Amino acid sequence: MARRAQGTSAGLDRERIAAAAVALVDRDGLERFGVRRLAEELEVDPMSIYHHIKGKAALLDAISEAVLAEVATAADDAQPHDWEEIARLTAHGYREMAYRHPRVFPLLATRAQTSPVALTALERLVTAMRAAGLPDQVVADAPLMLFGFLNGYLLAVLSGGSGQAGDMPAINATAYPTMAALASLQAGFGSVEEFDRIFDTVLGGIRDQADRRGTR
Amino acid sequence: MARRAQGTSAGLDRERIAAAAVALVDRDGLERFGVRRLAEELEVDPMSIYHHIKGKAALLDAISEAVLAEVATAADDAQPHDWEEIARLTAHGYREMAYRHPRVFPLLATRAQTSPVALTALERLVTAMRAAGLPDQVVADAPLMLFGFLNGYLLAVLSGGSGQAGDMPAINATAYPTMAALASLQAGFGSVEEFDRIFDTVLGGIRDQADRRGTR
DNA sequence: CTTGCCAAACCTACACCGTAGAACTTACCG
DNA sequence: CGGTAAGTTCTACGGTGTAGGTTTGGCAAG
Repeated sequence: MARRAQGTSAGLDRERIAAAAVALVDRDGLERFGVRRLAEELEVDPMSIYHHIKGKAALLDAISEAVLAEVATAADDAQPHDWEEIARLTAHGYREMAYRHPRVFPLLATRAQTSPVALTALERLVTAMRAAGLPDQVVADAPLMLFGFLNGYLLAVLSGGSGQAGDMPAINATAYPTMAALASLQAGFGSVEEFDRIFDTVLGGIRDQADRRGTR
Repeated sequence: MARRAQGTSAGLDRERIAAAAVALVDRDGLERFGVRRLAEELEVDPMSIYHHIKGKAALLDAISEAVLAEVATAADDAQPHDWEEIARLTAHGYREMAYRHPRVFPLLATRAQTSPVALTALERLVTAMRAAGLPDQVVADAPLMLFGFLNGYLLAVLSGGSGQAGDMPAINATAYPTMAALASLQAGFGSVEEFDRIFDTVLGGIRDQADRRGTR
């Protein structure tokens, strides 16, 4: 481990630290992540990191911020005004980020998201829904509903398998006959098709609720 | 800390350990939880715990198992056959457990649930849905959809506030005008009314999808 | 050119953590 | 009475986050 003399610059900054941290969590997982290991990766003394980020909690914040930024830039390509299309695009971007960083994702799902990038995405969606004439209460509930589902679903899908698609826990057929009978229909566990199917059902719930309440 | 002589029984068993662990996490949070602190609470040497539970990971498993068991016993009171009623009852029981143990809940949402108590609840729901004539694919998707939503939603609601209801993060009005305009409609953040409203919307999605696909 | 200051990096040290391994005491069974 | 298994404690090791102090180089003012 090549240590440099005190006082000489190591070129550290918040961005470089966050990028290395994301890579480290991707490789070794959240459990094994720590300040010392990150420092070793950066070829730097552990305490150097604390001059840019004030503690481990802030380090985890920086990690979630970094991966969230990825999905934002990916969703900026197209700018549709149809709210369902916005929702689907955002959801797909979010899902792809989750699959790119499966071991980072629990961090995102656990922490409240109040960063500008998250709020901007929500604002866009909510504005489009309102412009489409959806009832205000339905629009107001949408963020919690959609991202609640996305976080929970992705958490389940990512922690369930080895990363390889298509492996369910393999349930006991005699104890749970109905579940077993449906097993073949759950074959594509974690696939895009499954995601589209279920996310569409959630969107359908919003549509349905809007119809039931009238168009504002 | 009253230590007993070696060899004398401390009356430890998996159940008592799990109960104490749940209480400790409820009080101090997951971050501060550890084998040594739990041992102190039980007035026992840390290593004694390892004769009943093989490691910290297994300890966390025992914790989630214990809180999951609470919701099961609560849902056994009524036995309706209407699938929507089953879903609502289960969801409410699950929600109440989450509010009883807000600092334990992230453990449940993060770990894949393959325990018998979880599978039994799913089997009941899925059987009722099938009996009602819902299309198999919709039924097969329901567990992932419903518990995905429940986990994500509850995670968001529980980590968002101080535990007191009604406090949203307080967003910037000029940067996010639409969000700000809807703020008053998000007043009951974390309330039962909000939960019922959103969960109903999700159920509506399933109903809608079933109609669209025909009744099997 | 000198001086002083400060940001960035390092070093040391502390309290705490999970847990492997061995020693000890007791209860029970033959 | 001897043996064995279970439950508890003791000791120790390598790891962690981080508080506090020290060193160094670069830059701006005089």
